[in-house]
Amino acid sequence: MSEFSASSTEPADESTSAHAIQAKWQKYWAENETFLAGGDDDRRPRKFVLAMFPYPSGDLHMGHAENYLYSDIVARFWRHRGHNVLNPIGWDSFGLPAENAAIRRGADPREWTYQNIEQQKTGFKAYGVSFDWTRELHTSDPEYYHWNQWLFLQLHERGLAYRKKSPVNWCPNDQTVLANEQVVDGRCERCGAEVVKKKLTQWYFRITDYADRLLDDLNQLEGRWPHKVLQMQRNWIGRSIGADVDFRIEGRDEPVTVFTTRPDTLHGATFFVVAPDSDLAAEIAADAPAEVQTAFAEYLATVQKTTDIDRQSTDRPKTGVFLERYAVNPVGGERLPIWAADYVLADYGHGAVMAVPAHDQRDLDFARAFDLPVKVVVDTTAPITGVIPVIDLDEDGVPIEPVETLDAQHPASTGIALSGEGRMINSGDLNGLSKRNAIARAIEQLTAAGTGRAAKNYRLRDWLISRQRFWGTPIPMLHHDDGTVTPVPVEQLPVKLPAAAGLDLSPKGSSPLGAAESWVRTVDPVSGDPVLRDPDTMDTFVDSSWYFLRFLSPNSDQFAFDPAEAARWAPVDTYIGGVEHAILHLLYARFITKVLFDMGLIDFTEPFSSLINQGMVILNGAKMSKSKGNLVLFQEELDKYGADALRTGLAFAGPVEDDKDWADVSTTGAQKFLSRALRLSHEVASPVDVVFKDGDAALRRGTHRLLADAPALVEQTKFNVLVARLMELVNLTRKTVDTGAGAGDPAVREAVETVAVMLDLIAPHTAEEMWEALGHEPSVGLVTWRQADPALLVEDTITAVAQVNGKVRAQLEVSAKITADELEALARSDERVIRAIGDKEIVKVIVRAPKLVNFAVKG
RNA sequence: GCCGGCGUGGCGGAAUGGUAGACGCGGAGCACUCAAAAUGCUUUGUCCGAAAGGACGUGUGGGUUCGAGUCCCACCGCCGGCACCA
Repeated sequence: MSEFSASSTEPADESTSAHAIQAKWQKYWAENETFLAGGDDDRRPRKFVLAMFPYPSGDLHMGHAENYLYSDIVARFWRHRGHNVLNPIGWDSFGLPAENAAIRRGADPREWTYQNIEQQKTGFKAYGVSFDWTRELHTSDPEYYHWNQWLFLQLHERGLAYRKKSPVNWCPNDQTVLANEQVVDGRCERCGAEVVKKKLTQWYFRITDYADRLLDDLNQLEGRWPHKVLQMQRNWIGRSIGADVDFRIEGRDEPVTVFTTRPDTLHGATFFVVAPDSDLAAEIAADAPAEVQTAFAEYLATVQKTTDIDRQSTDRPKTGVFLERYAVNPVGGERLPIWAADYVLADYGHGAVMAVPAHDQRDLDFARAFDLPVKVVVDTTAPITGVIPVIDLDEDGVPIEPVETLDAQHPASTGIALSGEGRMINSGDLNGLSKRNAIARAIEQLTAAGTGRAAKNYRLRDWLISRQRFWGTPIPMLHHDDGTVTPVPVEQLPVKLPAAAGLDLSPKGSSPLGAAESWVRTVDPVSGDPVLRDPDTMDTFVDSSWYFLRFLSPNSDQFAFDPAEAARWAPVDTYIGGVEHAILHLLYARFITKVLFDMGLIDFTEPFSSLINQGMVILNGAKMSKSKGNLVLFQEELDKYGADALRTGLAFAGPVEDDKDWADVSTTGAQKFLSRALRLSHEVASPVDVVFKDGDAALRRGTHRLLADAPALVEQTKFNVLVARLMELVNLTRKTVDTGAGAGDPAVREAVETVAVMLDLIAPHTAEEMWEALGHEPSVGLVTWRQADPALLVEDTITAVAQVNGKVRAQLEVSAKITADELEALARSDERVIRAIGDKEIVKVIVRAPKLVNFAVKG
């Protein structure tokens, strides 16, 4: 025992009392179920506030601390505003990490998952989040994934779930296929391995059927979702407007259709390209001379070995093989040599393009690499607006092109394709038209000739949902000997996962479920024939595409969700989560919502009315990661500072959507502020029922200003400013107590009560403690916010500014009711104003009584 | 390459076209204390000046306006998304 410590106060004092306070109130909330959503008889307006549910990967981290703080602030806010608030929590508990952890330890993924859930649950409770715990759900429970299977069957029935053999993204590390959205820069979104292409038969959801609605409905969300997310979804869907054009292929009965956004340049097509890995290429090559077939086979083999990463590098030289076959241009009838080249993608458009090298950079690069002709059909030097310029005509009435200008910049020599605006040349009766008009005219002509039509294409691909892994929802389909595939009858759902015990879960390219003999072999309940279950499980993004609805009837075994409850609560009013889901989860949830709408189960078409994207919590400018060893541990910080200081520090650190560097988060500053506020609540010396009316006027004004401003601050998610404003009021109250009206003044009670009720959003334990110290019954979380008194918002005197040429020269204390003339006169007589004007001439005087006068002077 | 966003003190950040830098961190000083911690108070954009006061100041350059961090144009820099999508 050191003699130094005997007389010293432990520095941990602040946080130990904070820990006592938080334990006290967490117990109270749990025992009283303070934050349950009201039932059917609750007449208050409803708010559905939701944070993206967590994956139970271990303990909570600082990202969770931020995410669930924000949703808690919003939920608490609406309770204070007299709303019936639903703020539920669940776990996105299927997925690869559980399986990988299980493989490493030879354990059951179920155990790992549910242990982590318990740990996270404890963390959330210690953090003081006002969840309605009675609606907790886990997507890995059969009671939940039952309805994933139901959803799958519904989509199947509507033709929206189908199987096809197609090249897919394959992660060689996780040994499973991936959806397009899960491939980031050619790598597996989860493990970072280079993705390869494989041709497999897989289940898809037909999200492309909804492409137009998914794109167009984004306009409804303008201003309610972050602009960035809307833009990302628009790009992802990537609608292109143009035309389909039919090309006859010599020696083939059926014409081949290509998609183009530039039907105006049809006359400039000089060759034709097919994707080497398309069926069309194989077919065309099959009828080519033997040496061409060999060359093509070699080329195809090379292409298939190329990863997406290499394939996507734009400066990669163009490669291809001439197939010695010809397509015929539907306008003009020119013969176009057919090439196979990997710059054309098999799964976009029709897997074939007409090449117009003069006006498309990729085609030009290819033409220059293989010495193919380049024909300019748009004069991009011609003006595109105003009157059509005089064009010299030859004796046949065909415009003579200004040869010199074109030569100087001919794409074949410059290597730069002319993709800009201009006027058509060398294009028959399109000549002289602008690009835009020529596109319209070309489509008309193609339609009339029956060789083309207006068309749209999307970057978006169908959603591949099969996964060759164990820990997910079994796909409820049965495979018959004759190759037919039939659904499991809906009344036999759920198809439960077998026990993991005895199964080899290690990745091997096919689902571990296939080896669960007694599970995979079953009998078709319709025909009685022996059948095999589909061994794949669903992408976990299926689970999360509708979970927000399950919170409305979390225990029902009658339906996925009760449509009546959905009508009451949904859609989600405020949804909060990281921007990493800008496409994946949010696009899928929007898609499934539209399907459910089409099924008549819900009456809305967008699941999340408003969306908040929080930034990341980083450390010293770098993303935190286990491998870098720069983790800030949630539990450690919580132990050190307490939940309220953590919450306040985070909320105050900066705008919601910005990244927060933990190095800049001042938890000690937060602690200091919270104890100042708490101390005030103990100092208040007036009785609980004191009338505020006669309290200190300046403090009352400060209180009511905050009452007036706070709701907008919360609704605009300016939580950092709300904390700053609370600090201001605490400071003002401190001053009033110490050097002003004193602790017994009614205004002090009014101010401290206001702080307590508003602070509940940020630091709920401290707020409850204050509320109790002030002589009130808990819970402060259910107290309605006081209205600002407009009479208290107007001041008797205010500081007006006098400017000369926009520069402030004097501050004037004036009556709030001062007239424009009085204010101007006062300003004119001010010595500093007179000096600033000097002998210059006043040209104009702007008066905005009572706040501002500006003299515009000259000379 | 295409699309989007952002540039404000030493730092995190405030600011319906109307006093730029609220609030906090950090710094400096003071009070209380034997001393420290804690707490409270004062001060803190840069430059000139002893002060009064003045000049400059929101990435750069222009513009609109009585007045611009805020609106418009161009440029520079950083960040994010997409990318051989015809």
